[in-house]
Amino acid sequence: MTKTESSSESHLSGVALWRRIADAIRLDIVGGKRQPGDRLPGETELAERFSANRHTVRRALAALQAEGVIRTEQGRGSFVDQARRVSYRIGKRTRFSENLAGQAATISRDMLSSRLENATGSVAAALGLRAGTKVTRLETLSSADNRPMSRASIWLSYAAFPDFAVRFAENPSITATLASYGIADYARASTRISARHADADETATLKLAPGAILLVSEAVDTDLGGKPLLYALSRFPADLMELVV
Amino acid sequence: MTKTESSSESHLSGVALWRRIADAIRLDIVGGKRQPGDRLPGETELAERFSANRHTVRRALAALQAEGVIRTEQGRGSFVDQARRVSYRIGKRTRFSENLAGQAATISRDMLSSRLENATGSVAAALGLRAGTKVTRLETLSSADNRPMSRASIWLSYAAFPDFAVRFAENPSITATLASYGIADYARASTRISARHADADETATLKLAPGAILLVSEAVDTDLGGKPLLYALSRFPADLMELVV
DNA sequence: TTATGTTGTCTAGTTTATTAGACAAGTAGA
DNA sequence: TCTACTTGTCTAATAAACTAGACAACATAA
Repeated sequence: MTKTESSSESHLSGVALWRRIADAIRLDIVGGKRQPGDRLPGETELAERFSANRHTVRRALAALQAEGVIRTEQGRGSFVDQARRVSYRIGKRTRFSENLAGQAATISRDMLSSRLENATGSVAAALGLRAGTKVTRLETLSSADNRPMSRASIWLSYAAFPDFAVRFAENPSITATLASYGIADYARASTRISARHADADETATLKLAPGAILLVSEAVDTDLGGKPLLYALSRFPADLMELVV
Repeated sequence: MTKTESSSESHLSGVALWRRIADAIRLDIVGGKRQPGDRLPGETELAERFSANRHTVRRALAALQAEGVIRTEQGRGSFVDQARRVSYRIGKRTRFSENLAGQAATISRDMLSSRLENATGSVAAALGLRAGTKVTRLETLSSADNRPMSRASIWLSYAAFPDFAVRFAENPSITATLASYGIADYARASTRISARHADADETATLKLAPGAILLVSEAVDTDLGGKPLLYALSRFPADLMELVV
């Protein structure tokens, strides 16, 4: 009756055992319990610890190696090859590039695409516009040290900021682009944070292991008078980043 | 060569197709795109939309029904059976019970266990204590309308708050218990937010579908002078809750 | 060199996941 | 009632995940 007891969990979870093992090991590394250069326990010991076969453990280790989290050497063992999570600070003044300064050598934010669309429910509500109003939508990808760190969708009123996409292409940051419209300063009004699995598109652009978890931030930035300027939906790989309030 | 193209994704992901489908449907519901009472598309149409077999879709729907997210009726279809996500507000004054008031009828925080232990690295650092100092550790489970909503571990200095666990059992909340020590008010100093899969223990106590995603909050509360009072590691089901900064 | 412990690579068998098709059983409207 | 559409339940076949065991290849230190 209980012949296949150990595998009954995976039957209910829908998440393969090798992936749960990889997640557990990555969590230790990215959470700081294991330092870069540390040697992991041997495959046989890991197999015992997770009540799994050595082949299953090997598959988990192979996935972690493909992600660049560890490095495996024949005859020696597996070694931690990545530092701990990067912190992204959220506050009144939240600026992407200032935020990661000091945690990475090079920081960039590239525009993947832009288009004009009609504001729908959540976008219109966030920007305080009537549904159907024209808004500019930007799709951006931010990287630190050439590692994709954030995939964001940004909406702004087209009437208030005509040709924002064009100007953004000529400016180094959102802050600088807003300044070109006479917005000297702006503040974060609200941030809503949730988490979910990455979809196929996000997996590709953020160069994630398929099935990875994202932290999702929905933010509204306003001018100093409280008038909404932009609405941003940002997605951060939960393995690489944590949000600090 | 590309005979099994559609299944090659699941090979890389380690997350079963039926679970990815269930996650996608749940995301629509919990994100507000589908309202309670709405009818989902038929199984055949969902199967086409996700490029999967109807049996695979049925398994996803069965999982969602087991979670209480939808309800399926023979001959009629599947219907949304749960409201959208609950918001948990994080700010200077973050109090669990005040936070969810208005979003649920009954709110409770139960103590699962308590013990005395020696402060280790992260706990000692957060509380500003030397490693090895005695601290009280509480394990709590919070519920709204009898649905588990948060699993938290809380650490306090034993010297500053002797027998905290005993007093907490006699008081309705952390706030009230701290008041009994003469702490009239306290504030949230920092919050770090990350996300990961639930482990076996968390899956059981929070009554989650195995493989569910958690929002993890690490917070330090201080008195009004900035002296650390407690360190809390809270886990929220990402399907049910979002954090609002 | 030798012994020991490590990772790499095979073969083989079982269980689970996914697909495919057919038909039963329930619902709702013409 | 009849028809069309829905979910429920079977059987069957293939692909992927997991387990089990054996042995090769490499690293390290005695």
